[in-house]
Amino acid sequence: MEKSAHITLDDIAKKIGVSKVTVSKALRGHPDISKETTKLVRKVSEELGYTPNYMARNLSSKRSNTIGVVVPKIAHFFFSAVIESIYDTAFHNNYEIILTVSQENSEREIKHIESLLAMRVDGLIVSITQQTRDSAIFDKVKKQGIPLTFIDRVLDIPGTSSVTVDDRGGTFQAIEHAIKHGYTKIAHLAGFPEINIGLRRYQGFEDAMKQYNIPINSDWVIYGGFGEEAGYRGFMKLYNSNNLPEFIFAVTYPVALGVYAAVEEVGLKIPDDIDIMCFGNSDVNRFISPSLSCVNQPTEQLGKTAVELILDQIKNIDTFEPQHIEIPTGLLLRETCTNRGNNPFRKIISVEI
Amino acid sequence: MEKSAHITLDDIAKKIGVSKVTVSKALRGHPDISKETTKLVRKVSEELGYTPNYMARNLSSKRSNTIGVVVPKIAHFFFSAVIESIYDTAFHNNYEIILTVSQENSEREIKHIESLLAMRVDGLIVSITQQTRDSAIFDKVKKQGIPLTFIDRVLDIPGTSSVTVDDRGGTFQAIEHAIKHGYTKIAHLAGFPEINIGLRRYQGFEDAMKQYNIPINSDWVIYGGFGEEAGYRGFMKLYNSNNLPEFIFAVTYPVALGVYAAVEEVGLKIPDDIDIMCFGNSDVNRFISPSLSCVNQPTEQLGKTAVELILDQIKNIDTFEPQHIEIPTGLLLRETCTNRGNNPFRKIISVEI
DNA sequence: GTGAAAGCGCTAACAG
DNA sequence: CTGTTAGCGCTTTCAC
Repeated sequence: MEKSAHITLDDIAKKIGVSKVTVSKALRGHPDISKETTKLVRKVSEELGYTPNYMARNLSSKRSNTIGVVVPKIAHFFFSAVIESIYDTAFHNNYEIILTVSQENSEREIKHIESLLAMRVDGLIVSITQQTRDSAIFDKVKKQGIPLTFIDRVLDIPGTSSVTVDDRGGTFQAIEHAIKHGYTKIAHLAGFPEINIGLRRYQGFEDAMKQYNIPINSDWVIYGGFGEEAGYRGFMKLYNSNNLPEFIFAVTYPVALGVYAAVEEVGLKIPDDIDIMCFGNSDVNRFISPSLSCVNQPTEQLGKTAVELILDQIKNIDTFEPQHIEIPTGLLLRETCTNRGNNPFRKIISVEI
Repeated sequence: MEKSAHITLDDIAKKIGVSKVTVSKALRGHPDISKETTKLVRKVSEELGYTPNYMARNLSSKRSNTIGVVVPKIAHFFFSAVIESIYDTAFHNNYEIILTVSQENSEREIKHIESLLAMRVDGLIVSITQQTRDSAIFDKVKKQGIPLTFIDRVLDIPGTSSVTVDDRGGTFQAIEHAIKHGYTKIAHLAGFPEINIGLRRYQGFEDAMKQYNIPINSDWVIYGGFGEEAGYRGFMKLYNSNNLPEFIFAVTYPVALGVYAAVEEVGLKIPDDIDIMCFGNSDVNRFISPSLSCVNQPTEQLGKTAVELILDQIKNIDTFEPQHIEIPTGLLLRETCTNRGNNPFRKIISVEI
């Protein structure tokens, strides 16, 4: 008797005196098997502490009931919220998720996708790294016939689906709001134009400025990244030029936080001396002072849609047509870029530990 | 020719004219096989776009090279940071992680663990939900001989390991710091005493008060939860009692944020009217105003240690002795509970999008 | 209703 | 160095 001898179908079968096929069918509720037998099988397998072996099951059935997910980061409000939604949706559909994290490293991304393929996931959801340029690995995925849906960070590969946020429209809304708030001297800390979100958010900015006939001051469009540092340096550049705009639109919330730090450092005040909004919400936005108005990304919908899309494709592998879904955004107005001293939006919402 | 016919060892073997065993060995770099054959095999399998089938591999080798992880939440600074560290460490050790999220729901937790067992993970790392009381599922894990390590949220089960933060010592440090800062009227918003972190942090508070001979005012020890709401209500209770303490120690950072909101609402100022620290860092802490001093949890070390522990046990399954490792904490001093107006700790640190 | 046979793709032992 | 033989535990025909 081995220490950790796993119970198998055969063990149960022998104990009852039927064949393992019967047990297998009974456990899966196959209509072939009589109610009584099924009941007995269930009871005995419970007693024996039977745990099915998915490896074996998947090997013979050629399906894994599993979706592979690749994201660049996890310790970030946007991604962790999306991932939570992915897990939730998968759970309700009786699918397993295998999550991998590329750490913004494209080599790692490739390795993870390779692993996921080797695990024979039924479908793949991926949000690419900032450095991903080569699409060879995704061609491999396609060649193996594994459904692929991109989420937020997208590569344009025929035959794949995508779920994105309406970056352009969302940014347009924000800039429009600022303009209607009375601002015309508007700066944009814009990330990098090579990254799709950077480009699209810039386009939204441009759209709005054009529509309202406000000339874009090229000194006020500053590239440099998506992190706090970029925000800090971006603001300092504006400050040192002695030609400060009235309003800054930050491409991400970390960029906005960098601006907050810089503004405080030089002794100015938000929103009196310089006002600001950004793309993307986080729990920080609500609690910094003044609380930060932003374009809200519907993270829950993003994750849910991606999973539903991939499940649809898995289940209708032959007829499925790739889709590109763009989720609309909304504005989340708080203390910046509003006239509210005491902001009604700044409510207490429960956050678990 | 099927659409997505996966390439198998046999396909490669036939193409070259060797047996599939040779191919299998060559691919795994087995010393049996000659350099030339290995090279050839590698080349051909590359050409054919071979992807190994882990299901089959694991089934026959009885190992999965996979660690299962169960956490209660993911969209939370502490957990997402720990998870990132778990992934990182596993990656460097050539192990896969299968992450599941229980959403603080113990039924879901059980289902996930069952799935992970069925996937035949080589080991399990779990952080239990707030409602987990029943240990039956963990007994099952033990019975199947799967190494189990708890992380942060622990159940006391013989034969399992744990990695925790020194909640008690960390809290002691914080309270001691407050006392040395001159405070004697000290309150504690303490979560729930039934949850291990709640209890241990309270004990640390008690330790410090006793050591410095400061009587504990029972009106100033307030239970109610670990979220923002609890902080909000807790402060309001203190405020309405007309006997405000000088300092509050919050059991988590969301609790502290709730206090911030409440303090602002009643028109008081932190740290002048009431000072505060909390257990646990987050990116919020640094950016709220005033920035929030806290007990720092070494998330990276936590994750790393847990993985190393479980790998140790996997590799030395017969000789391994369960360990209980407590990671020491440190104080992260910022603007609250210090004399710094302009806080040197409040630096710009890069945060990716 | 039930079961025998075959095989999923791979690896482990052993033989040559 | 290479290959043969035997499964891993399960599901899928297809016959009874």
